[in-house]
Amino acid sequence: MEKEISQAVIRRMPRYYRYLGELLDAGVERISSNELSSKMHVTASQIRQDLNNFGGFGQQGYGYNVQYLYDEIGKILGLNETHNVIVIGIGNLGQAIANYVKFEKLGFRIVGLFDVNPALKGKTVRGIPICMLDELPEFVKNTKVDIAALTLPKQNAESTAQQLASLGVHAIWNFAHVDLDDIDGLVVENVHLSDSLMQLSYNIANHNK
Amino acid sequence: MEKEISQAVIRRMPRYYRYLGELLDAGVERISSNELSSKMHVTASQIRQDLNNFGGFGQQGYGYNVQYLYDEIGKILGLNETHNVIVIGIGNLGQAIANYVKFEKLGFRIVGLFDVNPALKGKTVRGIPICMLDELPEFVKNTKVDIAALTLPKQNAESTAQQLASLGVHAIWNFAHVDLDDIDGLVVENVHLSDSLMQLSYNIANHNK
DNA sequence: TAGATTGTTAATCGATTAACAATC
DNA sequence: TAGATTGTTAATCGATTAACAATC
Repeated sequence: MEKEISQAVIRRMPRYYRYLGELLDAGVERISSNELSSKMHVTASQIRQDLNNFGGFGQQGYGYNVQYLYDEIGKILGLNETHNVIVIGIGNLGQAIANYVKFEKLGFRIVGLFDVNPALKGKTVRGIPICMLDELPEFVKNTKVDIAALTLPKQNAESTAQQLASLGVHAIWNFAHVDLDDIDGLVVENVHLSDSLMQLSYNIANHNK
Repeated sequence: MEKEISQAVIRRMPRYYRYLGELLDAGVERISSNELSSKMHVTASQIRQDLNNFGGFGQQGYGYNVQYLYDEIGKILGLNETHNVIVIGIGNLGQAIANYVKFEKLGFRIVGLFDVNPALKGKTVRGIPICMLDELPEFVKNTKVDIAALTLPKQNAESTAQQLASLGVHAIWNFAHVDLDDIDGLVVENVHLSDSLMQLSYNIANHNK
């Protein structure tokens, strides 16, 4: 057990990754924490603190090599390995995720789609066939599954999460409007779209106060 | 300008709202900060502090009336007013949002859909016709628009946000993978799905450390 | 009234920012 | 070497938790 790094830090890493990717595309070779700071609207101090949680990626008097830092952050985020993803609940949101090519570029590969609606059986999304949920145990036996995206009604979310845990799928990307935090050894990332919309609503109402 | 309330607090309000809604459904009339605390896995102290940013909603020796607190948080979040929403970019994610009935229940009404792809012209989602983006100025003139959901490629996100600002639409629910924070008087809520997926990836890799 | 639980002040903890010595 | 900029320690700030008097 190494020193635990706070989720506040982790949440900022993908953002660094994105800005560094843009710098790479723009052909920028090196950057100082100060330059990056003014681009990203965070303090240079925070950038250096954040990065030094993971190691010294820069060089005094020079700054950071963009390509190197980009690659290192990618490794920190686990993007050097491919993640096999299944989507459970093939409604509109499930289909959107299955279709989102950007995830593939980051190494998240959709390997299976599941639903309970027999009408969907045999249909495909981006060439991937939709299976019935009762085929899940068999599927997991044959295919390595790293992440399950849950885009299903909240009523079924918890029991499905439990089942996934028992089948050995330990990471859940949860879009159901329920918190799945306190289950077993699951790693859960909740995306509550309506929460985010309500936060926006608050900020609209209080914008000029 | 009243005392500014931190976004950390605001982010928790929708979660309180959700738990109170569930209690209401379950027919629970009153609850103490302590009971709510154990349900939600936050400290009772934090609950009371959070709520008291907005006023005293409880009663000593009694706790909180569930219905009353639920309604008050709804008002705080601006849910007592209907918000008209347009969706710009009717790909998979745009369609998913247009179809998401839950938002309607919270008072977010989809009033218009826009895209640049002529092939979509005249098609409908949930009865709402898809318009071409160049019809946007005219549309906004005739219809009150409170929020624009941007589900379009990041290349077009910033210019579209600028245009929306100039047309008087000041709130953006941004799904494009780019930060739209520093534009004019815009209120922006960013939803970066791939950031969230990368955070999950990190937590998978570091789960057992 | 006695008991319960809030609203609020004070204490603690953690995260952010500032400063600067190390070093390329 | 001199200048630049990191890595890291110290100071500050803000958010969370604890404590308790107020009060229903």
